[in-house]
Amino acid sequence: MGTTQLEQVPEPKYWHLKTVLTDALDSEFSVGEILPNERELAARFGVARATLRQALEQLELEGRLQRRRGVGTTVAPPRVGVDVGPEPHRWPGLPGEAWQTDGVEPAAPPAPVARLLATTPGTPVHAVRRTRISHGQPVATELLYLPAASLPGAPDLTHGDADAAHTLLRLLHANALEGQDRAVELGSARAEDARQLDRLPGAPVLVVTTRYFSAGRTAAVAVATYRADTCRLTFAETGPLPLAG
Amino acid sequence: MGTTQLEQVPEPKYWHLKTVLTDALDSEFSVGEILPNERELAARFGVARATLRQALEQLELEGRLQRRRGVGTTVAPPRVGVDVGPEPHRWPGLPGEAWQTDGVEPAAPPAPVARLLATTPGTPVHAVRRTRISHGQPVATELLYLPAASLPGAPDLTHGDADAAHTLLRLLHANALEGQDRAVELGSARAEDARQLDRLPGAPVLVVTTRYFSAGRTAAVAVATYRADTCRLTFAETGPLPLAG
DNA sequence: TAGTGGTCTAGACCACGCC
DNA sequence: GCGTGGTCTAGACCACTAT
Repeated sequence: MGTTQLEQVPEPKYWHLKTVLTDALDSEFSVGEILPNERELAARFGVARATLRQALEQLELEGRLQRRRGVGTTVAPPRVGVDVGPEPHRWPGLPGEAWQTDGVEPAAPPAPVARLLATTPGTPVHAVRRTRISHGQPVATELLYLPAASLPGAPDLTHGDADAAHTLLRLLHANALEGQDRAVELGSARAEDARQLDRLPGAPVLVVTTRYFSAGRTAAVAVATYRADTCRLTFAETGPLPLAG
Repeated sequence: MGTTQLEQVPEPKYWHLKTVLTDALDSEFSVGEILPNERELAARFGVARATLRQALEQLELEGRLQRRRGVGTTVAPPRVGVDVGPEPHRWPGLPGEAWQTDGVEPAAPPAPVARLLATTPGTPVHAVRRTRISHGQPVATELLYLPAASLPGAPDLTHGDADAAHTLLRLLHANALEGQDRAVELGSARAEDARQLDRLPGAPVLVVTTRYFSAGRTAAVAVATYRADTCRLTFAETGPLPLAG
């Protein structure tokens, strides 16, 4: 960074910082190690704390760092691969799943989900909340929206625990599942999801939307929210494969 | 926002701002419309420009806004769905694909890719660059890493145009494809990808890594970089499906 | 040249985890 | 209480686009 460099097109300081820190992480630090605090690092690199933070934010986004208020910044372990299908077509909530059922509540689906379910926007439906645990840490939360049309004979909308949710899921399983469908996009964690994932609101998440088809219509929609900093979503092979990796 | 509210747990200003802006976007603005500039908006809400920008950043991350230097901030159209499989297993570069082949260059695969390919880290291999266009806009760039072991009789490493790349791909197609594999994770655009995607370096992207298996090993690895702000990755149904949505 | 978003500074105070 | 990261301010200047 001396005076010998002309920097015809000066790259932003935070970008350069990121490069330097990435190299340092690769060579001088090991997983779990605590970095110097932000004020110290900023002083060491001769930049304002805000600039240093801009670099740290990107590194956290890339899963290289983990920052916790009141604690410090640590070197993150490599992202864990989380399998998200395509599984053999199965209803959610069947035994042998990676998901844990937490309960059920009435919830008005977000507009795009209401459109998929062909319900009137703003009208609450049964929403089963589930959590996915991997390596002892929650990696995803999910809201499974179940319109009344898919639950013949179901009780009125109400809050309930895991048992109540299982009762609803059994009604869902009575339908014939004809197929399913997935989409992945980037989002930011809503307050409740953030709390369950041990992150701050607005943290980047991968949103996986699954549609379940039955009787020629969308019988259920699941919106799962995965921690983007720690998760790599894997779509495993369907056919016979050699598993070379 | 008057004095009547106690705010026991005051939520951050930028978070509240984001909510207000989201509602305004839903009700008062239409796609493509230009918002007031940042200084104007900050003044209108009585916050510093940095705080306003924190809210705008999140909205851009969620695909609600589009910001361009020298131009302004506009309301973004809904994300486009981009199909990323699972397709019937096919080598990349066959006719009928959504990808356009740009050329080939020697490139040292990143460490994780080198591990998958079982090549020695730091050693360059053939890297075919491809671009995916959707609705007239580039939505993804890809580097397809081809180790020499998968290209019997290939010429030495060299830069080349689309024709040279096609020649290499034909050699690849001579192998028997046994299966493939995908993973999705969050990343930030490297300088070159950012340029091709018309974004700034560091912009959030969805990184799709595809492994191609042949003869019991990983014959090729593709690292595709999708614009996270404008893309929703869809994993279409493999089996027969009613297509109700 | 004027106006936009992008970068950067040097502070201040707050919320949280730990001792 | 102390140290950490998180939020916020009020400026300044730069890079880019359109006119």
